[in-house]
Amino acid sequence: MTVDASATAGSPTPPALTERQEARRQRILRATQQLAARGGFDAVQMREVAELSEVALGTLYRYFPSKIHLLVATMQDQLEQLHDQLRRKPPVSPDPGERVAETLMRTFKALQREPHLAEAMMRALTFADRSVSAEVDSVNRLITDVIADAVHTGRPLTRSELAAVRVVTHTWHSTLITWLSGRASISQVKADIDTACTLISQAATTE
Amino acid sequence: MTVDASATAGSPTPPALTERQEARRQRILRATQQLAARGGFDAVQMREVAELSEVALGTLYRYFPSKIHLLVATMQDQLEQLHDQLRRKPPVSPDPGERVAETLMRTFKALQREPHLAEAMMRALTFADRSVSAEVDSVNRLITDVIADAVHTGRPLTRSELAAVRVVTHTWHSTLITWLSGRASISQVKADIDTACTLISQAATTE
DNA sequence: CGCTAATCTAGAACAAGTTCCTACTTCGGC
DNA sequence: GCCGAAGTAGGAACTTGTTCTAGATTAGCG
Repeated sequence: MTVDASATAGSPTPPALTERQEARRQRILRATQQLAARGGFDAVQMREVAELSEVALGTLYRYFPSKIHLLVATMQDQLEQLHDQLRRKPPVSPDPGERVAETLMRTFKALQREPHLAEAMMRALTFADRSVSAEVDSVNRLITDVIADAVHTGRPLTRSELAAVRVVTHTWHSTLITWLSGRASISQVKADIDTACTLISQAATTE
Repeated sequence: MTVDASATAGSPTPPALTERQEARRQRILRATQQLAARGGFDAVQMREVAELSEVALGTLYRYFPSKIHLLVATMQDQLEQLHDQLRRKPPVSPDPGERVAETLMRTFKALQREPHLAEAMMRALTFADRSVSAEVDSVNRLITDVIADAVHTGRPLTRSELAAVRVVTHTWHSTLITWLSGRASISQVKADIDTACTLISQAATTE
């Protein structure tokens, strides 16, 4: 179900890092999460990330060519963890649309635990320009995979299911942004997700 | 149908500008549109906006407290014009959902004529933080009004119609961003809008 | 082991958003 | 027409993302 991002055009598997390099990368990502969790997007300052992860500023930029790249990579990281957790405890509802809604609400609850981190990652994601499209696409694929797992009909998704999933992800992103910038309540977010998810139930039964 | 933004909590009608001040404001907005239309978000540089609109940098910041505020205000401006145009030529389909889809596609075509301007405004809109929430809300209200006009059932919208409209606006924002950052085609945008709009047809007939 | 290319560090330098300061104008009320 | 308050011009200064440079360190290889 999961798509291998490295198998896509562009970078046919990045050239394998040495141990110390992988360690640096992890230190950077950890520092980023830490700073983001404390103060959100603005608190992730490149100089501070560099200092906290004990890496020179230039090195930081070698690993992540911009602040946006850095935060989008952080999101990839988080999403992979999330996907693993969800695989261990899949949603239980009998209806596909409800399973998706359940999955997304569970994800939402996880985000609520670190709202600043969520804000930082989502701001980066929506602010990203063309130079980050590969990475943003990869994030979108991860989210789509999470949702597709929740639909879990045991067969490849139909055309109308795919269309419904697209609208659900759009709604998810946008309603999340709205919540993060304080313009919608948690129950509003839930309502929006539920509304969008009816499309999935519908596509699954109509098929 | 249109909500008066100035009648909302927060700023009970801004203190009325003198003629020269209104002229300055217009010069600023025009300069912003011009620069944005040429090179998008990055090309809107505060120093250049100030110079082009023949206003001191400090004055620019007095009128619009940040680049984001400036671009969101530009969007308000554009949306008002758009709404006027749409009122003159309302959509013609018999089905409410289709009328909404038609309206949004017409709007989309308008945006395509100035993709850089669209990019600048949308980036600002989604990047906006809490300090801009009043203005962003006002933009959302304008879009909701445009859609509500298209539903145009002759009576206030039902609860389920409102829910559907919310999902449609979410889809609209998000798919637009995806298109603007080159991760979706025009036909993809159209498909997403159509999918979301089925929710409206449904809500209108189910009611 | 010794060499070479790639990588890393430290820090200066640059770009654009934002803030601040001082002197000059304009505005509204008397 | 005059005065104090508010607004504006012009420009320096500060902040943070990004780039660049020069000199160490490291990795891979013969």
